[in-house]
Amino acid sequence: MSHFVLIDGNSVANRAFYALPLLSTSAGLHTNAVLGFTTMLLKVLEEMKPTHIMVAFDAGKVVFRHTEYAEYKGGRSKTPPELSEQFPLIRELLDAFAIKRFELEGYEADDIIGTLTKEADQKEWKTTVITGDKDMLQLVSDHVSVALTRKGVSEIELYTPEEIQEKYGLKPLQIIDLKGLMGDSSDNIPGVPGVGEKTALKLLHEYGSVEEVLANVDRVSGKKLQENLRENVDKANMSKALATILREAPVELDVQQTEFPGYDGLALSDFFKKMEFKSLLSKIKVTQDMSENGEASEATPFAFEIVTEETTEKYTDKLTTPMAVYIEMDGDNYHHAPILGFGIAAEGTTLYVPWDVAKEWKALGSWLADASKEKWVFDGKRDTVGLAWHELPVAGIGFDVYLASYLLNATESNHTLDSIASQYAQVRVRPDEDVYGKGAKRLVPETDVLSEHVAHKAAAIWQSVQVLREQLVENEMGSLLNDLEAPLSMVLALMEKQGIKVNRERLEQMGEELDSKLADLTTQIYELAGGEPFNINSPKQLGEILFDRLALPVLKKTKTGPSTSADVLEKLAPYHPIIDAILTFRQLGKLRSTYIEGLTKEIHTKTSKVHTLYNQATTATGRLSSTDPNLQNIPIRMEEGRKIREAFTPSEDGWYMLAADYSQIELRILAHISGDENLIDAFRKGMDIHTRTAMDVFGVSEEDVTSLMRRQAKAVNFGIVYGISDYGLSQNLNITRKEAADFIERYFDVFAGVKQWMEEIVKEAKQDGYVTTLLHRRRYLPDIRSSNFNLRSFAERTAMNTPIQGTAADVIKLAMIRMQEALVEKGLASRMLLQVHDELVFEVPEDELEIMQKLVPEVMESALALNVPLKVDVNYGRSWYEAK
DNA sequence: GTCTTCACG
DNA sequence: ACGTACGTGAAGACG
Repeated sequence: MSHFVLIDGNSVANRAFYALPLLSTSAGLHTNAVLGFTTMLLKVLEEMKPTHIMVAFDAGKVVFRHTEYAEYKGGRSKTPPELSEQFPLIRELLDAFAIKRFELEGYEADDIIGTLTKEADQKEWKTTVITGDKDMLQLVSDHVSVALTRKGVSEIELYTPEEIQEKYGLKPLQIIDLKGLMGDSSDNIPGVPGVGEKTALKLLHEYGSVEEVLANVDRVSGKKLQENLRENVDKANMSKALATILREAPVELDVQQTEFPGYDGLALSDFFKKMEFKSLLSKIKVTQDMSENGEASEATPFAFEIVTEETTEKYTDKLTTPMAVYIEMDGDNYHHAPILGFGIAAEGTTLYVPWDVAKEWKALGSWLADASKEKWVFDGKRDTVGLAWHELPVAGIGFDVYLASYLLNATESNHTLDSIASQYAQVRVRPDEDVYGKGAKRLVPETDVLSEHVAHKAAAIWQSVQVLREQLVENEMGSLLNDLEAPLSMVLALMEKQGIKVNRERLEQMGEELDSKLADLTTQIYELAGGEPFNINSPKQLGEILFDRLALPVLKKTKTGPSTSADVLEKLAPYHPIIDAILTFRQLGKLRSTYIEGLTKEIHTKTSKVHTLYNQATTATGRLSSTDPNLQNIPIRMEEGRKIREAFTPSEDGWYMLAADYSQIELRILAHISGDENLIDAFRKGMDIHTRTAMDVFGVSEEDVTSLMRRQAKAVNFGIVYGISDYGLSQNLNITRKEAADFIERYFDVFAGVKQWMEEIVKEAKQDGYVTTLLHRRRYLPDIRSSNFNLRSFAERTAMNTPIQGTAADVIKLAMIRMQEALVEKGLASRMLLQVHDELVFEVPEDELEIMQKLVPEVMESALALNVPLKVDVNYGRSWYEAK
């Protein structure tokens, strides 16, 4: 059966360009759009198995649309040179694939595709159009589907007439009417003012088309809407015309010419080599083997050797420098996971050492501990802690591909070795899930499978380092890795292995008190609800009680029903006494399940400590996160919850807990990077920043700042750090949007430097596609130029927030490295235990209290010199609770 | 697995 | 007109 695939070349290239980091070859040629395009093509060929395929491109000025509307596409920003230069490469790519490409002077890709799909439709061919442009949905028919690219180009969403009906309630051709009414800012199609997607859909569901809407304008509800429609009849008609894809372009391509017999693996591999797509090279070999017409290349078995108890001596000389080493463990939590074996690789050597052999091999132990023997690793913290539980020290970690991969793309969450290998190495690593199985079926495989898997991992590390190093240097993040993240990972390893003591009895006692309170509340809630028991923890069942039986008003909805979140319930409290009981029940229930039961489960039976895992490669901003247990969200705001901290105590008798936190670090960083004179002045004078903000925004003297004014000023300051919007502020303060907008305007009048910086950082993000912190940490913002308002707005707020939050993360990370150095240098017994974003927690012997109270703030405040002082508050006590 | 809620900075 | 504050992780419900 035939399958005709048509690709909108410009649209796909654009999406690929903005979705991927700006990669380039060693010669400096940018390749991210080419790579994205290639990935998409390979995926399409594999999944759709087209018999005919072609790619259409825009060419020249769009003649026929321009004549009708001079502004057409006027609002579209110019194609950046980094993308333009990739179009010739994409053409080369298509030639290498032997895929027909087509362009027609004066026409857009849309029109070429529109014309060809019409032809295919008449022939009743199964046809698929691939594009990122929603307009193309108008081409959908019984034979033609449109696949929209998602998440850049890595995923596609297939639309048939049924799916369009389901999503919009429209026939495919009505997509044109939709655009005619709502317009499209990215193509500068005006539409009717005041009509967005919601209104347009409502009108079309009622009247069916732009023409019918206009003919029945008297019956349309809403005076303003009627007026807008009457005054913009021409605009509506013209917009519809602009949105209509031409289906009779003078295309001289016969569909038969697009027949696709399969690609030429040789031509393609040459091209991939030129582009330095190392990972793709191995992929096409496999495909080639499977296709009948490709020249089957002999699959060379991957060569590695298994070291046995008897042969260790023979391999001792192979332990050189540098080498890649990977430690395979059975499970994710390396505080408990049994070690299965080592993979070790360098040029010409790949070894697998089973754990039973490794732990007895003295030379291997010395090699691991020898700082002069450089090791390249994947997640050195994991290796260090995992081996520390077996009293095996590790030193000389020279490169960590996990951290490097994270820095190169912090928003990508999948920094597994298989994905790193596919991007940066030639050898392929199977996903762990494939090797072990998942869920209940998880099983450690036989030695031959396991050893090959681990050997591949070590080889992948070995092969990835050079490319990763080059890309880091190119993105100016070499020092960020070598001087910050890598040393930090070793500090974190110490903290995780050290652990923090938790008093189980104290928690159990609190748990019993909670149990009895919760039992009382449960009875009380059932009675208030009419006597019938129900599951209070189920938002669904609770919603039925509140909104059906008690007929309370629905203030907010979620996707699945009325919202019962705390902010909604607080507003409902005056209506019914059950609400307060539910809020208390939720609060105490959370304490019991997450902080009493959850935390107790994580206490190590031998040490009475909890050993968290700090994830150093998770967040988009550069912060750490903490899991198993999460020690970065232990309650503090409410007194009942705060008591949990009484259970966190020193691990040695007579010692103290000491906590040190940065005061207003994010606003101080904002003062520094924005250079706002007013904000700088406030911090240099050591003022309370929220009071100062209230004084400036409300125009009153310090004595006249009321607590309400200070509270509102504080919310504005938070909003500023988050990338302010009037809507967000209004939600937070429970005020109208107009009032929130006034606050913001007044804030920007007084802090004009902040306003200017915010505008500039967004502009910079639009230009570069990313933002950076003071230490060059980078975050890509693929949506920053999206035509979708929501996506774009979100990216803009992120552009404002990330340099602030990310620089704060840089600062405390630097402080942690310096702090650990200071502890060692001064021979102190005190230990750093926790990091909570702007706070460090230590356990301190009594005779070091004095020096630590001085040393900790000194080190933290001098971590990075800004043009405002950094300020640190220190407290200590017999538990974390008392260190306040 | 996904959704909702809620704990923290 | 659009419809959110920025960044996380854990637990429970539900399909």
